[in-house]
Amino acid sequence: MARTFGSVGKETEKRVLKEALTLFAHHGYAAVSMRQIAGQCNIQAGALYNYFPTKQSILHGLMKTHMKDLLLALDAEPLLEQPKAALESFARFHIRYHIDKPEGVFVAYMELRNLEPEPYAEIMKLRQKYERFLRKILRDGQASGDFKIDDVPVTTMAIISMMTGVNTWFRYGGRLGIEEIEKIYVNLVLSVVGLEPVNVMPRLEETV
Amino acid sequence: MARTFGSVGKETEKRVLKEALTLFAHHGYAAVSMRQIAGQCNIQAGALYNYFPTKQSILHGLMKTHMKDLLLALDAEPLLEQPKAALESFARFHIRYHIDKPEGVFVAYMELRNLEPEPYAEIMKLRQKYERFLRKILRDGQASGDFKIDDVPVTTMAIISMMTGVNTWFRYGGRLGIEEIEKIYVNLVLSVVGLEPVNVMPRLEETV
DNA sequence: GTCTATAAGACGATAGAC
DNA sequence: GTCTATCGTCTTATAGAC
Repeated sequence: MARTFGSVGKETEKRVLKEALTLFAHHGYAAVSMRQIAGQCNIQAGALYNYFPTKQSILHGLMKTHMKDLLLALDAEPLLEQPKAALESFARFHIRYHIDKPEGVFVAYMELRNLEPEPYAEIMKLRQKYERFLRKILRDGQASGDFKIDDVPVTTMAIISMMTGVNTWFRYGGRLGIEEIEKIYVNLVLSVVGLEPVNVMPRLEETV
Repeated sequence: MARTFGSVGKETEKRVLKEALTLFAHHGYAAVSMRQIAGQCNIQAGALYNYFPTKQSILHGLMKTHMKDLLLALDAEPLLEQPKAALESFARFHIRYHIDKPEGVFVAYMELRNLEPEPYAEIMKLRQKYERFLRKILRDGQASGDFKIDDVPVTTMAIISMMTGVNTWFRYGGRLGIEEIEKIYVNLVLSVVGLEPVNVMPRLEETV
């Protein structure tokens, strides 16, 4: 074979994004150097610039991909009319997605302040689109009388904060599995809008 | 006067901590340089080392002060026996304190990963002490039958995440004042443990 | 597409004058 | 206690060989 088929470059680019995501999630964007990223990819720092013009563009790319993927996955979910069913479905989706992609979630939230103004505005728009989805569910449920909500915008942020917080403590192999956590959070979210839990949980051994 | 009375040094040290806190909260510890901190204090970078042996020690000092102050303020709150009253009081305290000290809260949470192992362990112990306080309230309320809770540890983290999230969106001069936000969050927290809101909120004009 | 080498400057931290 | 000056190292990004 005279030349390399199957672009090696695309493979490297994906590898760079993967390793950068892990490094940014663990140490923070500002604390990670281009040399470190290159080292994790087994290439030299200079080679990174074949794919990304600046370090900032790596961060921006990661955050944009994360938010776009999140919104695409949300779009792929079945759209439910009934407010309680819609809220339950959204809660399940959010918990599952956030447990599934902890590094992306972490970076997309923690590194907002390291984005330059234009990328920042773009990512914030995507975030707001996601928040609007929940806000609409809450507004519909409030209008239909299904939910008891004092203030829809605040409750929207509260629910998202509560659920996203799962990433700060969840680790695989702990006391609870994903299915159990999903159930617990769904009930927490339903409680927040004044609804009864969907089913009773088995009582588990706990320690303070 | 032959010599300076009233230690100028202590003033400078306080100023350094104040400016460093603001800078760390806005740009992140790793993205802020000693020269920047010194610049905000109108001194030269070398002078910082009269007060702090390393940059890391500034961060550690800020986080330790924040957590100690938080726990001291919590200790100063009246201790209520009745689970519902205790939970309501804790929720009010948390919201008020977190709205009051947004920079400290932000740094204490976001910069954990930039702490070296020993300071990290110390700060985590203080965090856990705070979390245990809420966990005890929830456990008491569950035991007495006042609260309906699936899982106390998860609910503890969920409530703290939900409430701390107020810092991501609250700005003075917005649609809601602190008193209103406090009320809304108290009701959210009570709902989470299966209790009725303490009183009905006035319906406010909102936008999607 | 990846390498080596390097430019141009910022970094944390220190030394010594005053 | 603060200054200026500096050490040694690290940084992002580029240039040019292969």
